[in-house]
Amino acid sequence: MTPLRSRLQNMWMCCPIRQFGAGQHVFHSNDEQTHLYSIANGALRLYHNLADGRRQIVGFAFAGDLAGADLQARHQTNGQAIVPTRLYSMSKSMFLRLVVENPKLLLGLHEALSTELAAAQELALTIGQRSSEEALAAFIVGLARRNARQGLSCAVISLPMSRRDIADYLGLTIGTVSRTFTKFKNHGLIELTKRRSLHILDIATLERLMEGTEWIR
Amino acid sequence: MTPLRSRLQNMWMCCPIRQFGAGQHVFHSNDEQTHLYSIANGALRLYHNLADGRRQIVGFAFAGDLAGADLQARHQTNGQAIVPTRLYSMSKSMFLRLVVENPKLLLGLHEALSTELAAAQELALTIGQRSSEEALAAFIVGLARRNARQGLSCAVISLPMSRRDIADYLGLTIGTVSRTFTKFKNHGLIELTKRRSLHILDIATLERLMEGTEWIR
DNA sequence: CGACGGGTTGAGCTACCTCAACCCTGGTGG
DNA sequence: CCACCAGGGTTGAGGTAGCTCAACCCGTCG
Repeated sequence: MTPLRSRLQNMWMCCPIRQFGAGQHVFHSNDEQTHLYSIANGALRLYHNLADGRRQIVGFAFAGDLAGADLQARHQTNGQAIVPTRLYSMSKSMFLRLVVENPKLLLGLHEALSTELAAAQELALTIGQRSSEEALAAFIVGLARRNARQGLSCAVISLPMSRRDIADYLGLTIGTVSRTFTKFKNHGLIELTKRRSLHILDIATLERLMEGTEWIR
Repeated sequence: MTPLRSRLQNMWMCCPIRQFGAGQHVFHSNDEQTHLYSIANGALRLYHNLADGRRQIVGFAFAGDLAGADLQARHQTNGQAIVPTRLYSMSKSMFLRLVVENPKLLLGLHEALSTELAAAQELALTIGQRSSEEALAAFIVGLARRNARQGLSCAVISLPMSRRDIADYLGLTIGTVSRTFTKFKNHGLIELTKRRSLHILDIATLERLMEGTEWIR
C-alpha cells in the first residue's frame, strides 16, 4: 500500500455512511455528481445502457474501492448496489477543501482514477479480442488478483454478482457464461461450490488461457 | 473551453517538441513512464496486445490530446504514431514542480483523465453491446463530435487510421468494417471520398443507429 | 408444499469471421 | 510520362462461435 493510498483511506474515517439495499441505485448516469464515495462493504455494478435496454457493465466496485473519483459535474455511469452495501460519502466540495490543506490527496485520487482507466482498457481488450473462454478466465483471474491485493484468499472467490452481470460485463450471454463455467469445472480448473462463490483449482492454466497461450477442447 | 483546460494548454508552450514517423512508437506498454505528452499534430494509436498478436486499440489521440496523463510509474499501453506526429513532451518531475506552484494544473489533468476513462467505458459499451453497424456509427459520430469540440468541420471526417486500426478498435474484422462502410454509403449516410476521409451526409440517422433506435436492412 | 427466480442445458440460427480472389491507388523507377 | 508494383481496401463464399429460444432444474421463501 503506497503512502498516497493510505492517506486517501484515512480521510474517510469521519465521513457519514450511507446504506443501500440490493438493487438500489447510488447514482444514475447524468445525475449531478455531488459526492465522492468509498465502499465500506458490499458491491456496486457500474453500467451503461443503450436505448433498448442492452446493458454494459463497465466495472464492479468492492470494499475499499472508490466511486465518483472522476470529480466530474455529472456521473458518467449508473451505480447500483448488487448486495446490501454501505459506503462512506464525502461531498466534492469537502474533498476539495481537504485537498487545499493536503495536495497529496488529489494525487492519490489521480492514481485511483488511473487504475480505473487501466481496468476499463483491459476490459475493452477482453470484450474485443478474447474468446468466451479467454474472457471468463480473465474475469476469474482478475477477481483472484484483486483478492490477493486486498490480502484475501486468492483461491476462494466470492461472486456477489449474478450470471447476467458477468455476461453483461464480458459482452456475452448468460448461457455462454454458464456453459463456460461448466467447461472450466469439467477440466478441473475451478470448483463451483455455492451459487455465488467458486474455488480456483488451477490458476496457472487460467492465466495462460486469458493470454491466449493455452486452449481447452 | 474551461479555465482548467486552457491552463493545461498554456503549460506546453515552452516544452521541447519530439517528432515521430508513421509506425514509430512513442512508448511501449510497461516502459518506465518519464514524460507527459501533448500532441501538437498527427495521431497516435494506443493499444494492448495478447500473446499471439491480437491487438485491441483502446484509443486514438489527436492534436490537443494528452498521452501519459495517468502519471503512473509505467506506461499502461503502447503508443504508436499513425502518421508523422509531433508532440510536446514534459518530464513528470517538471510537471509535478509546476503543480506545486499551481495546483489547478493537477485538477486539469484529472479532468482530462476522467474524459479518457469515460471514452474507454463507452468503448466497452460499443464493443460489448453494439452490432457492427451500431459500432461503426458510434465510431463515426465520435469523430464528428470530437471535430465539433475542436471547432473543425463535423461533416468532413479525416481518418488517419487504416481499416485494420478501425477493426482492432471496434473488435471487428477488416472485412466487416469495409462491408459496413459500403452499406452506409449505399444508404446515403456517408460518402467515401479519399481513402482516408469521408463526408457525413446524415448524422441524425447515424446517431439513432448508434443508440439502437434505428436499423438499416 | 408450491411458486418463483436464477442457473443449466439443448437445438437450431445467424452475425460475424475466415480465407481467398480481386481491385484500386499512390509511389517508384525506367 | 507511363508501367509496374506493393500494400491497403473491397467483395464473395462458406464456416463457426456464440446467440436465441425454450425446456428443465434447483434452491429459497412464503
